Amino acid sequence: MVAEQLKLENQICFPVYAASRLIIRKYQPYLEKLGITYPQYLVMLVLWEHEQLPVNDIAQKLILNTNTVTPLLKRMQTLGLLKREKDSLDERKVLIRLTEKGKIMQKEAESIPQNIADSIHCTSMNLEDLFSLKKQLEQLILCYTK
Amino acid sequence: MVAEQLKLENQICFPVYAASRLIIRKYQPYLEKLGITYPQYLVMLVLWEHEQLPVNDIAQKLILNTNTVTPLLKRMQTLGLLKREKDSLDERKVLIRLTEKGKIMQKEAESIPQNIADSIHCTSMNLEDLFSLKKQLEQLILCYTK
DNA sequence: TTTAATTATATCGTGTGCGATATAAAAATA
DNA sequence: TATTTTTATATCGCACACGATATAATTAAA
Repeated sequence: MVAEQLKLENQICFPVYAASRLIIRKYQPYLEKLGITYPQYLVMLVLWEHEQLPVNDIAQKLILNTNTVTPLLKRMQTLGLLKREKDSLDERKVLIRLTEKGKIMQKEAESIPQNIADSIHCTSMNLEDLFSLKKQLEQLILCYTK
Repeated sequence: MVAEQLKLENQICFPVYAASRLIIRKYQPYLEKLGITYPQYLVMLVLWEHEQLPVNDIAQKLILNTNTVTPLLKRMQTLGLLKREKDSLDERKVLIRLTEKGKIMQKEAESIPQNIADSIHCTSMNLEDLFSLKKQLEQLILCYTK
């Protein structure tokens, strides 16, 4: 006999985990055209909003450890998307800023959010539901980060 | 100027991705005591419910590819948690079933869900909210898997 | 009944994600 | 000022995830 609380269908953790991977899969065809991965896309979103940021600030915004972000940024530098240079005011910090190629990519990415939204051909889930879901997840993240 | 739809805070994708990793982090101290990882825990949940399953059925239940599940199961076999044997009726299939050690672990895992639930010391999020969130995520998963 | 197509699993390569640890620079303290 | 502590980034090792591909067994079709 399986304890009720140990059934897969009764876990809150699994739907979050599965939904995360499924959403990333939805993004892939669009990101493939830009030649970047999903975490790289998140870094681009941050850098399109901020002219210049140290590694740690990017990691905090994405709730990632720096030992994940450092190699991620290095791969993006290899792709020619961004530059890394020491902060002259604090030599510990490495400042990240987009290259021209990185800035130009924003134009190509502008249509992605709408494309993703349109790709949900699901009568039982509309944009309002998505917004409410987003709000609830942000609550959960607040609980889990403090 | 950043297009509104490209701001990190306006993405539905990011909260799901971040919440998934944060939840997994919450599980880690408990799973560490059992000597398993989070994806391995999910496999255990499936096998505590099903005496015997082919690799593909486990992959489908967890919405994972078999090229993720095969090495995962091999590591779990090395840990002595499960056995792998060919299906005599269909030699393509590999049937997975728990060892005694794997079955015994269920007892130790029984308290985990309650511990996780208790660990949310967040006044703005109760169990009812979590249940509603789970239902909405399951809707999203339905949309994204069909 | 050969041959072709499908199915189930496995292998390989690349990119995360993170715990543990290292290193250098800055800040705090004795 | 010398020493200790903290902060910012990087390195290493391991376990996922998954696209692409390979292989063997089964099924479908010619």
